Amino acid sequence: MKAIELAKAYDPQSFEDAIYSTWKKEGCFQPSDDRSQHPFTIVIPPPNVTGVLHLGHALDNCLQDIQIRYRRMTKRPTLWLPGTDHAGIATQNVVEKKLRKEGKDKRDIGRDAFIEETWKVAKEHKAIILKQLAKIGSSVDWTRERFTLDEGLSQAVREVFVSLYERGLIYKGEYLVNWCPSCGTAISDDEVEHEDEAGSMWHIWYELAEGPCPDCPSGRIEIATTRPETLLGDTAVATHPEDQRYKNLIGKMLKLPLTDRLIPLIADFYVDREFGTGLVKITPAHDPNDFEVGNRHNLPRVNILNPDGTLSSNAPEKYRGLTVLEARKAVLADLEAQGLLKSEEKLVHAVGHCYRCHTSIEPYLSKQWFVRMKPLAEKALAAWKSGDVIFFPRKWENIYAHWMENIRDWCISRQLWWGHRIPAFYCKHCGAVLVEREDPLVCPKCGSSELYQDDDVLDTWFSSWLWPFSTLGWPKDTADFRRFYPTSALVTGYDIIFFWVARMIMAGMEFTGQSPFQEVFIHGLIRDKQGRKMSKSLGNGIDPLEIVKEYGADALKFTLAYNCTSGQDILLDKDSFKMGSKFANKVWNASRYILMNLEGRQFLPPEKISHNDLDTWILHRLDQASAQTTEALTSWRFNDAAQTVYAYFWDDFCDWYIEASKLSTKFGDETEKDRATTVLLQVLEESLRLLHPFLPFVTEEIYGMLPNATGRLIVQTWPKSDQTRRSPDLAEKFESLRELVTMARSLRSEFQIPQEAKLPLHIKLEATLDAADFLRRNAALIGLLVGGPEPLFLESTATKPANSIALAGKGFELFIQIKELIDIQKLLVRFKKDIDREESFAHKLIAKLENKAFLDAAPSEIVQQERRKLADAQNRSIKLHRYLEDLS
RNA sequence: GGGCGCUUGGCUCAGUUGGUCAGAGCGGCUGGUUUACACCCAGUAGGUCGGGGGUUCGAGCCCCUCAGCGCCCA
Repeated sequence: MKAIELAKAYDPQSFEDAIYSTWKKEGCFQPSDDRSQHPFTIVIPPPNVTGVLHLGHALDNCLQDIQIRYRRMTKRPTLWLPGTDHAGIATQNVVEKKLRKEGKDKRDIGRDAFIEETWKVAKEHKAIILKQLAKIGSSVDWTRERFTLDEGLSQAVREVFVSLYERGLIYKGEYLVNWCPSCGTAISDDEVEHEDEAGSMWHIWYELAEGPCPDCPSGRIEIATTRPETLLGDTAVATHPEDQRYKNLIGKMLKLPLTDRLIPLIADFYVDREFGTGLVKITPAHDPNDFEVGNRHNLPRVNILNPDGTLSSNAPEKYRGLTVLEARKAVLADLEAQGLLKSEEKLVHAVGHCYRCHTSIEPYLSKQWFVRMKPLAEKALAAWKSGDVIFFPRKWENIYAHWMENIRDWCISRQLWWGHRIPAFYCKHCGAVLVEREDPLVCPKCGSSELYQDDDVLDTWFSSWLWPFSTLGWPKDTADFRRFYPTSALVTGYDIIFFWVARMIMAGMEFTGQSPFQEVFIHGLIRDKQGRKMSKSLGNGIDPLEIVKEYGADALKFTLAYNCTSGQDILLDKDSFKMGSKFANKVWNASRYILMNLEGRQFLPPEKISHNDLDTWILHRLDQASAQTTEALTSWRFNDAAQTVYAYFWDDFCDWYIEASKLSTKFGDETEKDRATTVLLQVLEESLRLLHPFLPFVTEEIYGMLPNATGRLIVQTWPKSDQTRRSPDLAEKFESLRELVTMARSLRSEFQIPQEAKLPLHIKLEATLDAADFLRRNAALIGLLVGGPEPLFLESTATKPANSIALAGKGFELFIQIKELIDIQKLLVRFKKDIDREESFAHKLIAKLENKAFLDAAPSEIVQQERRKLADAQNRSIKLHRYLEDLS
């Protein structure tokens, strides 16, 4: 063979793009046609089409990629389906902002032109985000890429809307919804984020219309509110029916301050007598609880707000056009002036904000479309209870169940133009509402052809919840749908369990009769090192593409996986990625070393290969590592998987196996060199397969240069654990060798013995040592690793050689003839310290072993183990005492 | 107010079913340019696992309680 030169420095930029396009070109990302195996399928959580890929996406996609690559290598047909969603509000905001810059408003250009413009923007952004997805190495099947506004997916939305309507699970009605004045649309309950804010509780006097009376000598009552401006929309004040303080006032009329309206004092059990004054102002059009009270008492609803959040013509003239906050100031000033403001107390209270733009949410009365969720939730709950869908980690199942059990109806209409337009048509003549699979042309009730479609569009999540099956062709009975549905797993962050995961399960159960995926892996969110969310405004965000540029996509992937612990948020800064980069570099260099030493070597055929102890050991470790990695991946423990491959490759393969193999490759005869090189290449080849899901690019790049491999690594076979390669006894003996070598090295380091000084070793083997023969066999190796001549072995009865210093090992003693290089005083101190440690440890063990309760209750193997520990400690202690005497 | 989670070496965190699990990475310290790697090698220091109580022969690991922090839902 010829030597193969890898570049001196690991430079991911130089090969990642080329490898990615090769994979793509060769169709490696597409599922194989093997019909004998059940496919493994993941649909991507679609990123927003107008968003940019942030580190959270990178995490989510890297984890999926690792799973996908691992499953692909197990030879199951594997599909990872990519795509994006149209992100109604966000995308529309982007386009509106753009128009505003040009001094225009969407109404200026009209609905059709606006939608056309939005498509243009969406297409541009989509190209960017998909490119980013590729850049981080996502092995998605691009031939199946989907977008929520694609024709097929839109058809799914329509089918679902219509059939839910037919089943009575979609209705339209006038209710209080969460209104975002800035986005100009209703949003669902789940899209409101509650945050504590400093506010006030104002106490306000409401005067009785009739003035002072025996039951109320002051002629006024006190109510408390955090939102004084809403009093302009009050239509009652309520008290608890059994509250003695106000019982006799029920039914009397009150003068609503700042208006000329009179409102009644009513009684309702909703009122908490203990809270405040026991009186509550009732504003049915602006508070969800008051809305309910209003319904019970047939109170009028006075909506004092315009859609843009300013006060409407239902408010007294002087307040019209003011924003809520301006109106609050004005109302307070006017109350003060009229002597109706009693007091103000500061408090902290939760205020709802729009999760998209963070504007304060207004409860707002309007006509909207809703999904009746309870019947859907029951099926979704049943799917979980029967084990059809399992969450990893399991703790999220409680969150899921709790939400399902306390489900509220879902407001799905949005006052936007960008999205799936609600397929409801109204007849101008008879007012009929038509919800059908095809656009109606004439009214079936009155025959009129004057029909118009609902102006609003559907919540983006209304298309996202169909994603696992709409992307596969549903409602058509397609080959993909039949083959890949239900999917195998879903990978996402806990922040969208309600928005998305729970609703997907509902939709899947309702429309396909199956949970859309069997497993749900929920990971944490990425935060900065201070634990803060990464955000543009804080400027603490990390751009994954910058990480790719600086360290490579492999470093990104490996670091994220290594830090992905079950369910915890992940705290990272840019430097964190050095970890993955260093590991990739290590893989590069270890391979580089092996490949550069091929000159003149030849492959030995399998029948000529015999494994020495070292080979047997590394194959044992490799097999353990692949078993542990497989186990970790199938149970979604990414950190364990990453740590396993890391420790195997760096600690075992590089630091011990490769170093030890130099005995053969440098000092062996030609046949031995060929043999050792052949095994090195075999172990490297398999190690690359094990590492591939975590470091896809660098492993593929190296794999392409191996003389003992053909084809693409991405489609090779995953290293399956094989018990016949396990050698636990030998592995244990190898630990004795490691202990011995480390002990000698430690002495060298501690006493600053220079590298040039060769350490002449005598090893005294005790009769009890299982590894005796093993150590004798590997004498040359010990010499190499310690840095000395081949050690000499002594029988258990031998005495300590002159001029040597001794070290106590487990089952052996090490005598090193370098007394002249050692600071004896320092050594004495060290021995004393060791003795102290051994003896106090022994004392503890003796106490334990003299405890009858322990002997009675503990399993015998534990007792045996403790006895062994004691024997070892005492053994070492005796030796150390001897060394001490010898030196004194 | 209801629910959940966290508190382990200087920093960020692992520790599946209680018995070599007291660990990793980074950082620190000591010493190293033998032709794979200074993104390296060899070695090393550092924690009574938030406080208290309990269960157990035995507890970071189970129970109770207190303190601090965080998240979700009202």
